[in-house]
Amino acid sequence: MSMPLDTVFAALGDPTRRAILAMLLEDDMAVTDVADPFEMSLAAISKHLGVLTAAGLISQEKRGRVKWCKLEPDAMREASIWMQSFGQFEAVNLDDFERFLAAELTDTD
Amino acid sequence: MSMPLDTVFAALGDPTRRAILAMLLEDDMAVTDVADPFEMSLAAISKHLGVLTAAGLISQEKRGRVKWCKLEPDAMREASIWMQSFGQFEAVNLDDFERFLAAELTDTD
DNA sequence: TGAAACGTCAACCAAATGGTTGAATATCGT
DNA sequence: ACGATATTCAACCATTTGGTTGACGTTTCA
Repeated sequence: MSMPLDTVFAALGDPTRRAILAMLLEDDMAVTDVADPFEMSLAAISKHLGVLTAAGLISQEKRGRVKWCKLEPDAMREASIWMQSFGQFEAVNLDDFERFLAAELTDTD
Repeated sequence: MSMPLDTVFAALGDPTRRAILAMLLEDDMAVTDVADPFEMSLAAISKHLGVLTAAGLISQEKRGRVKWCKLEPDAMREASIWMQSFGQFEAVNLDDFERFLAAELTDTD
């Protein structure tokens, strides 16, 4: 019986998966479109989406032959509360977010 | 070159390591004392502490033959900001924290 | 009807992870 | 000097992870 925090944090530990979540913040997307910007097979992205789904961080709904991926931000709630308890971090600052996100997406690692 | 978010989230993905962080929230501790409540070898705990140190979540200072472990809550700052950006989670609620913590520590998983 | 698009499955692989044990290294107290 | 304490190191092992490729089942549409 794995705890929610385990799967959520583990899912967030991978940069590809964090990038996917950031993409879904903009809009719901089909699996193929999620995979497009990555230099990685569709099957690999499909697995990453499975991990995100298992963690509850996204949901997937099949309509026709297209499977739509939707962000489920509530899944981060417990994890966020857990982290916040270790120090009083400032409230959401969208500028900070944009900066971190840009750094993540442009880094060549 | 691994990004900070990678190592921080990956480190938080393990329940033993989260329990260690919760213990260090109370007070600084020696490695042996950290290991005491776990049914696991000292060497295993030493490795976990290495992972937490690499992520910057704790620091270790050797004084005499004792190595003291100290929580470094600032390391969660970027990760916390990243997460908060996905939804506006309520401010810290210490009761919530105590509840989650208790659940984590008593769960037999 | 049949080809193209969408996505998963299965088998495989290399590397990382989480644990063990036993030996080694410091340091402390007597 | 010596035995006990504190911690790490090294070798090993099983499992998980993140990726690949090729075959497969659906759904669309011309």
